[in-house]
Amino acid sequence: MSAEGLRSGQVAEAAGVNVQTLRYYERRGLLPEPDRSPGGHRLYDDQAVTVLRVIKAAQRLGFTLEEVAELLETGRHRHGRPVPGLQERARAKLAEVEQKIADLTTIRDALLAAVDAGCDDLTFCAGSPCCPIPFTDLAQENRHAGPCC
Amino acid sequence: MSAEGLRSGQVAEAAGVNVQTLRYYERRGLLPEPDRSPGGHRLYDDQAVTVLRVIKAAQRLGFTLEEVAELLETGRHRHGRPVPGLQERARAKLAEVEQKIADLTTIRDALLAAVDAGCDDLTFCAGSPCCPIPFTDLAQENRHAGPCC
DNA sequence: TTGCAACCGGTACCCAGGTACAGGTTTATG
DNA sequence: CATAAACCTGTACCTGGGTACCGGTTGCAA
Repeated sequence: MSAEGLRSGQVAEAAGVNVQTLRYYERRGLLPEPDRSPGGHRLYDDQAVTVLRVIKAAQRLGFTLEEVAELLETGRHRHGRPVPGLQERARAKLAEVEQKIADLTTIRDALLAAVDAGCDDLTFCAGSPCCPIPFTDLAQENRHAGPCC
Repeated sequence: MSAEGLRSGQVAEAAGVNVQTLRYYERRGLLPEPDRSPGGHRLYDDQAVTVLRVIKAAQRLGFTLEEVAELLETGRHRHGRPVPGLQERARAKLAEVEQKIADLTTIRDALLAAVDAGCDDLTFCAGSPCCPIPFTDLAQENRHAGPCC
């Protein structure tokens, strides 16, 4: 009978990932090596599902697998008082995320303006001095709205 | 003498990309095939630089190269009255971008809360019912703020 | 006890988006 | 004219994040 740990298939299913992905994450150091059945099958505790969800969430947060691995690693051997790692990283990531939001907002405004203005040719718009899409300097926080083309 | 077109090196430099990337984009149909010198060297018009910037901007907008290619393609053989393509796509992309902003905003709030609360362990936080990071349902628009761990 | 799904490790492959290298020609300059 | 830098084509390789296939065990239920 079950009760003594989840099989890889169950974990994968529960977390909505591929079974292969479990092993891949294990190789990458994202998932701790689980216990094994006498025959060598992996037996996960239900934490594993949580960890997988955390990984997926962190990926959505814009962390790479490598970063997630570090983050989890940091969190793992501490347990007791805080370690500065996560705080710092979270702060750094926060800045990154805010930058991304700012960029996307510029983009959204641009797309909105383009839609409103009836823009229909990327290249033409980009060349036009009054184009609502700040193509040439999207990186540099420049934004000028107002329909044109 | 120059004057009759830009060399690939100049274009690459001006647009801040690798020379190889120019040819890659040409293969992918993102850059039109430029004229050639008698000896076979590419001679670009200055539009090319603009197109490259457009490509880079569009990538930042979250379009894949494939999408950018289509977008440019659509824009290219029209010239005269609008084609519905760009409008529609821009609208669709707008929705996507807004979704991304929403997700990132959730994430930002979560990170902020985590930082404020002094969270220091991803897995623990994720397991804690009052964790500010909505790990398990980041996708589903759920957000609950307020420090805890 | 037999049968089949689920598992194992290992390796190879996939996609996007490039980047590098090899070996040969062209162009610009002294 | 010589020579070096820039260019050419073609092909191979890289990173990230997985996914697929192989031939061989294990687990479980009828």
